[in-house]
Amino acid sequence: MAGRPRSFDRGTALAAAVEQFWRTGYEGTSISALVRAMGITPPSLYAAFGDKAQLFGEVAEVYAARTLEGVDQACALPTVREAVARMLDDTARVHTDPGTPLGCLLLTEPRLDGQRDAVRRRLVDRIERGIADGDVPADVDAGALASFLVAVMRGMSGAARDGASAEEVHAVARTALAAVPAPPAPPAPPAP
Amino acid sequence: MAGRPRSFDRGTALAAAVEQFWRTGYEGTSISALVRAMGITPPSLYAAFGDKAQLFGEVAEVYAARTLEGVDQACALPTVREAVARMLDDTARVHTDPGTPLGCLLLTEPRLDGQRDAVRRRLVDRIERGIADGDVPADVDAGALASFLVAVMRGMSGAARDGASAEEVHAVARTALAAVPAPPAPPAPPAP
DNA sequence: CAACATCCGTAGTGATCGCTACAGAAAGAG
DNA sequence: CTCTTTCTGTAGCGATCACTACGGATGTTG
Repeated sequence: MAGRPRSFDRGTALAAAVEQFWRTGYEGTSISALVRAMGITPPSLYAAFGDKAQLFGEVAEVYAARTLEGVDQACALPTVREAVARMLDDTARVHTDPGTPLGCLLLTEPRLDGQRDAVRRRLVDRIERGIADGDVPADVDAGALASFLVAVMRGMSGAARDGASAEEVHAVARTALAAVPAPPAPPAPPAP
Repeated sequence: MAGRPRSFDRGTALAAAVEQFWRTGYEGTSISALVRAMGITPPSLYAAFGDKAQLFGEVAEVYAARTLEGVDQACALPTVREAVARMLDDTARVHTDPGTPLGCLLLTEPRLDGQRDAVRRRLVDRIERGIADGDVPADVDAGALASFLVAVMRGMSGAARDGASAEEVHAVARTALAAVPAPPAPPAPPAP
């Protein structure tokens, strides 16, 4: 029933494919570049992963899981402002990490608009919770703020790919935070 | 000394090339797609424009001139806040104009980072003038604010290409405006 | 008019694209 | 061991890539 086992580690090869697609995007990545990066031959790639589109689907799944985990960790912080600050800071750091390709696959790849919307939905939910919690003014448009944050992060990805330094990208993050409304005054604190 | 004149209008063909590159980017645009859009044959294209890269250079020149004209018009407004508001509003409108390709060629094409820096420099200059004029607080980091604005506009381009409505993209623009610091209090106005 | 310069379309260059037919190698099942 | 099953690499499929050689068409110039 069983035949010859595959001679490479599927997970390792997939990780190499993630890196390659991350660096050069879907259209910019050729099968020959993939097999070189993955250390396998074309028939092995097609046997193990289907075709280029299916392989990219698995790559996107891995990448999105990693990204959404970071988003969720940030969203777990007690206030929207803290969550957004953490998320923007993470974004700036990851996008300029010299150990990985610059920028973000999820934010830049045209065909991953569904994954981008998943991020946006999480942000909308978190902001609405912030409104309910009282740490965000009730007149804030959660959808607009979430779209804005996705736009800024996408812009940070582009800046990183243009060669902006980590400090420049962090400066964008800090500036964007000013667009997150300050919490409405809670019970007046004692004067200093 | 003169031979057969060319049978097509160079400017019209260039405009068609602008639209094609705008829609599908440099790498995503093939010569066959270009000649189809321009209504000419490959030898005519190569005779009139050199090669693909040179044609794209002319396309970028045309596109950047148009874009920078809009930027300069916005920058001519009396305050940084008005200039930024105008620029973001223009951006939202142009990026979602159903009469042209979605998004922005200048902001999305990887090889146009030089043109993006030209936009950024104009923004830095305008913000520094705003600081000198007193309509922007002196502690504002002009470079960071300019990078932020470029990032937001790039994000708006991506959102438009993802299919966001004109209203959604405009909402991003309005939200981003909140990151532009309010002018420092001028001579105290009479109480209402 | 003839001579010349330039452009036109056809047709095809070698290279690379995504993908696969094929035959041999390497494992478990009997 | 043999048989079966699956993976392996080589080698090559048709399509498309950017680009061009070539010969005929179409102008201006003398």
